[in-house]
Amino acid sequence: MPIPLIKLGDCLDILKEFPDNHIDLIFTSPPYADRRKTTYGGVSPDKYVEWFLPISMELLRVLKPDGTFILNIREKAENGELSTYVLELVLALRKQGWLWTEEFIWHKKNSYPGKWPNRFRNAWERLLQFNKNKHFNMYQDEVKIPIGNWATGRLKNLSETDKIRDNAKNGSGFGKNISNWVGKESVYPDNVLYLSTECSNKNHSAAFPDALPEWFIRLFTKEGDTVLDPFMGSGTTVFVANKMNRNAIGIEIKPEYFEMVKMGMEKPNQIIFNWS
Amino acid sequence: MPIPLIKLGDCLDILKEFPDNHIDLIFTSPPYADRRKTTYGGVSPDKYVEWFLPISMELLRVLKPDGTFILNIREKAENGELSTYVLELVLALRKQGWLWTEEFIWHKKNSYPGKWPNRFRNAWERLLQFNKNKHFNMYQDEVKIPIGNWATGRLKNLSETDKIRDNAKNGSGFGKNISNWVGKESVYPDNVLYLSTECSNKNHSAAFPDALPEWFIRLFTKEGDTVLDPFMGSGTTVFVANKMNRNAIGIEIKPEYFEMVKMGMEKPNQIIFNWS
DNA sequence: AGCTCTTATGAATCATTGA
DNA sequence: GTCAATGATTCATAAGAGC
Repeated sequence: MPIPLIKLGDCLDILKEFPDNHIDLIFTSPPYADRRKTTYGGVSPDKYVEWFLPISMELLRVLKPDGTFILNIREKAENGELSTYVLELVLALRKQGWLWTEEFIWHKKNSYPGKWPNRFRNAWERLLQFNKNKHFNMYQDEVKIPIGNWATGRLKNLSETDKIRDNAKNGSGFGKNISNWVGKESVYPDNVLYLSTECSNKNHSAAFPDALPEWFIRLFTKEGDTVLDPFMGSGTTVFVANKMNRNAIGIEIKPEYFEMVKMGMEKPNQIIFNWS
Repeated sequence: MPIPLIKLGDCLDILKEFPDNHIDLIFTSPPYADRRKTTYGGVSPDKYVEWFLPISMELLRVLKPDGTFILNIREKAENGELSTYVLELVLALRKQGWLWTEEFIWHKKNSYPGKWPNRFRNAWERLLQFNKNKHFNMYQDEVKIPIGNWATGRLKNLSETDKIRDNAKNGSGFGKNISNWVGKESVYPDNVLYLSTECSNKNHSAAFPDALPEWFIRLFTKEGDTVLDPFMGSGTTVFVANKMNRNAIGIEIKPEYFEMVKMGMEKPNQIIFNWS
């Protein structure tokens, strides 16, 4: 199994050292714009596009022609109105040469509680898909789901619980049902992912569940391919990609997170187990 | 019960006859942009914003200051890429004076099966909320939903920590006091509507289920208020609003649809039934 | 193995208060 | 005024312990 490559620093600088056309999938969740700087050093909404474009220029360069870029993002409501920086970013990325191919929705099973005078709680995020070419690699059969569990985009069998529990019991690794997925009893999913927000990396303010990168890695890469997360955070993308026998590359600007991921990698039992 | 007012003609012309500030809710699903003109006389994607803005200017005028405009729309993939006219429209509407308050997602419970080489089937649509002011009418209690099954067991036996406010450890400001929930039977929903696509009006190419306008009518209007659909189509919004004792106004440019709605209104058994 | 019960917590907003 | 900090509000899920 390949060892993940992780780098400490500003991804704009680090990316410049990378060669052209060698990444198969970029899966990332950049810091969201935030006027009130909270846990993850916010970029202000009006500077967001300007800040992101030089980075996405490098991403465009390092991505293979048939590779895919998945951007997990959601604008915030502030002072009663939604920010428009995500919309502006999509338009700007298109001008930069990206094709806006699809918008998946992550429908959060358990979103944070809350209700406000003019608003209900938010229970979804965007997963914007961009490509360099109209033809890109997509392994649709790899994300087929059993017809029995089929209830419009539900991914019950991808739940981390099942896998960990299974792993703990017999030591043979999780994924017992994966072979069942590719069978006559399975169907193709749609573009809504219905997942809970639980995640194994508790020390990051913005971690997503393993199932999220897992699904896209499965769909857009095969074993031995290379997956990049330029905003690594607590390393979910990197760990998951590694477990799935993909070459994983992560870049993180914050030393605390970088060290956390590095330490996690040094504990093999946490990151290495069988993937059938 | 008031009788719906329906008008045949281009909504841009008809709207000009309407007085200022007298609509409480505009709920509509305009014709989607489509280069290949299909059933509903398509507007081309690059002309879409230009075509829509004069209409939305009138909508802005006729809407009450505390009223709401809900726009049901979803861009189509064409030639492998998503059109950007919806994003551009949101930005343009903001410039026109609208506040972009929220984006609800309609997660379609049972969308048609289907798969393309580079794409899965689409299972969601946008419901963009716009307002004239930061303060608008919102009757949140009217759309409460039954509390989840977890509550039955959870609220039977309360531990000590359940009886006090228990703040989240991560400093996010979240906290809970479980004992406040005892006896609660309904909770506030979130901003994802998980509804099936079935609808009573089968003869229109873009009809939505009754539950969609119902939810927004319930949330943003009270009995006796006025609901407008400037792209009436098969009349779902008008029929539902009427059943809910709201004044309904519909405008339709196509004589076939107009006549269909008119005939439906003349058959009371089709529009009057129990409303749970 | 399977059930019940307990506990922890997840990219949140807005009104109010104070500087 | 304008801007920043603080308090109030609020569900559903999964892990884990116990039987």
